[in-house]
Amino acid sequence: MHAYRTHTCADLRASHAGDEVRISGWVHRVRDHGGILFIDLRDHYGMTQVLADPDSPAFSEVEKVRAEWVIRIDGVVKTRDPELVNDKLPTGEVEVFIRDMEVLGAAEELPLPVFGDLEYPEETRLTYRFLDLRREKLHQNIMLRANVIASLRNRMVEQGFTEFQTPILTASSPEGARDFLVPSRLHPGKFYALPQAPQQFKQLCMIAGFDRYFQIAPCFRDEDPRADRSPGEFYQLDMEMSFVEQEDIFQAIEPVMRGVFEEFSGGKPVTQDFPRIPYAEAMLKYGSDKPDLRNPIEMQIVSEHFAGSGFKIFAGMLEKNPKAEIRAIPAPTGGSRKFCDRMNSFAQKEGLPGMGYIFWREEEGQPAGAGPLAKNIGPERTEAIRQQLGLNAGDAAFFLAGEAASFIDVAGKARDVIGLELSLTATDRFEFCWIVDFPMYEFDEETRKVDFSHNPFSMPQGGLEALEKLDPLEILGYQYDIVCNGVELSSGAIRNHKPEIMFKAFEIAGYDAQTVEDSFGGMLNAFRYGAPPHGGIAPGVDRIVMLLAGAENIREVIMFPMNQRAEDLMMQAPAPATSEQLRDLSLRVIPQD
RNA sequence: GCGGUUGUAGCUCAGUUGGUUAGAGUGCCGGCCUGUCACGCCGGAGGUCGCGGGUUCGAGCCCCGUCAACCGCGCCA
Repeated sequence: MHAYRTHTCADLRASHAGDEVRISGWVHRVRDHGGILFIDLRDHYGMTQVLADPDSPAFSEVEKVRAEWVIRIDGVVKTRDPELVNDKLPTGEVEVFIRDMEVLGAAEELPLPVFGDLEYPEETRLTYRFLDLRREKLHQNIMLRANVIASLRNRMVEQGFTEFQTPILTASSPEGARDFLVPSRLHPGKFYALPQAPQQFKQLCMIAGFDRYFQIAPCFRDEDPRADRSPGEFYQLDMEMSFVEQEDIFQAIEPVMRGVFEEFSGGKPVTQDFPRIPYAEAMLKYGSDKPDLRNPIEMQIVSEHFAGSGFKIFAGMLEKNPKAEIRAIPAPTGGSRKFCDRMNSFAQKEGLPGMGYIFWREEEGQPAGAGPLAKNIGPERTEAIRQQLGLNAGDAAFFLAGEAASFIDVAGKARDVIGLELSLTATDRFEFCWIVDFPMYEFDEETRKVDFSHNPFSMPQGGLEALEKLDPLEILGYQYDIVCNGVELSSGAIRNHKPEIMFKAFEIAGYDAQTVEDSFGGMLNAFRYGAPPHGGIAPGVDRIVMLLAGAENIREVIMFPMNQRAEDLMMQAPAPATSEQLRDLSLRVIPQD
């Protein structure tokens, strides 16, 4: 007989009745009735009720066990009487009568109970991560993650992609985040950088002729964390392909994303054809470049109805500034003063002067606008707005005025809040879209300079000609994001593989040729020896799993995460280096304070 | 770096306007219990109310400072 088990804790069924079995696992729960004692024995696979009474030679031993001890038991499988069957357990038709027991690993009083589904403080959970991982929810999340990754791999391989490893110890890459540095022992004073993404390597992989690359790639960025952004490290499904246009990338990755979500969504519907939404349209309709399409609200420009109207604040703004506009957020079913006032104070809390509103109520069988704004502009204009927005009695609309840049963030947030508060946003589905046609450049208000808005290695739409002729802020790139339920899952681009276009693109952002040569010489050099047109994308694995697990926090889908201060409380990282280590590395620590 | 929230028993939390010996559930220890599956019943131990200072006759509660955790901003595809 096997030393520890003939079956797992999920295996036994009525058909095993009478069998002599051996199973091992953790003591999940003890129910001691004095003369009879039940234990729920748990392992990775499931749970089985085992029991002992004074007829068992092991009874006095079994009485001593406590929660989370690891034990091995030998016993006989018995079917339960019909009224004793536990239909919550797959093994609920049977139980095992204990004949012999061995304690494989005793446990002290637990700092974190495994049983039950209460919430516990992060600090405790992270310090005792191995206990937390035994708990059902987290255990399932980690298995989900593993299964999602396996599925992503299979789907990529099926499409003819090959997984290649790229270096972990490398040079600083151009992503723009702070690098993690690793001191070189052999080269005192020099440092490796951990890759922020394998960006340059995957492009070199294309230039080397491998055609279709992918990798479940670890990426490292030394930036402060957020709930959906773990400190330091994360994983991407990094992919790149040669001889492709933007549409070819979409055709390759869209079925992978759709397939994985359909496989693991638990029956929730998934977008079949991801709509392609130009960046400018997304900003106009949704106030965001990562719109939550589960929310049906679409904003509209309603400037004409306010121009020259009796609402002097808006009318004056439009007169003085040609770039100013009035943007409406329709709010179907939001037509109460209470709701409108709440949203107005939301906008104020977000730093705007406020958010004007009109709400419509039934008067003599007709929808009639109400609220101070409606009074100021009069019934005709109010009615024209209602018709443009397609609203009715019981609905409301909110208005933001000024240059779009000044209110767009709050408008986007307001759209989210309105959708949630009015239950307009469907919560039981996965709504995907592509955001396309990102601008290559943006104007940085702080430095008063034109800079890349996204990845500097993207191919500008229109190529060299566009760079030479157009206003830089008008130039679009072959850049795209995948967005799901308002979460930016990935971004990618058709790459700029021509040195002369690259130099020009960087020149516009204020980088001279020498700087470009110094920073990206390795890749630039490769472009000079026959580079194929290529492009790719890199969906974030952690965020995919978060969405599928319904997790609000990225630590719920990472096996051994760090805390908000980038510490590993279980392994005690980071930690000081010994003086020997420092000497080897030619480093000296400067004491703080 | 900045802002918000939180910090009371091993764990989850309550604690009124500042007022006697700080409570509950759970876990732990002891006792009883042969059909439970969140077993039940009885008893017990367990507290630097995050830490330091202040106001007050009196502080878990009010004030100041500080530490820690989380969330957000800055930052970051």
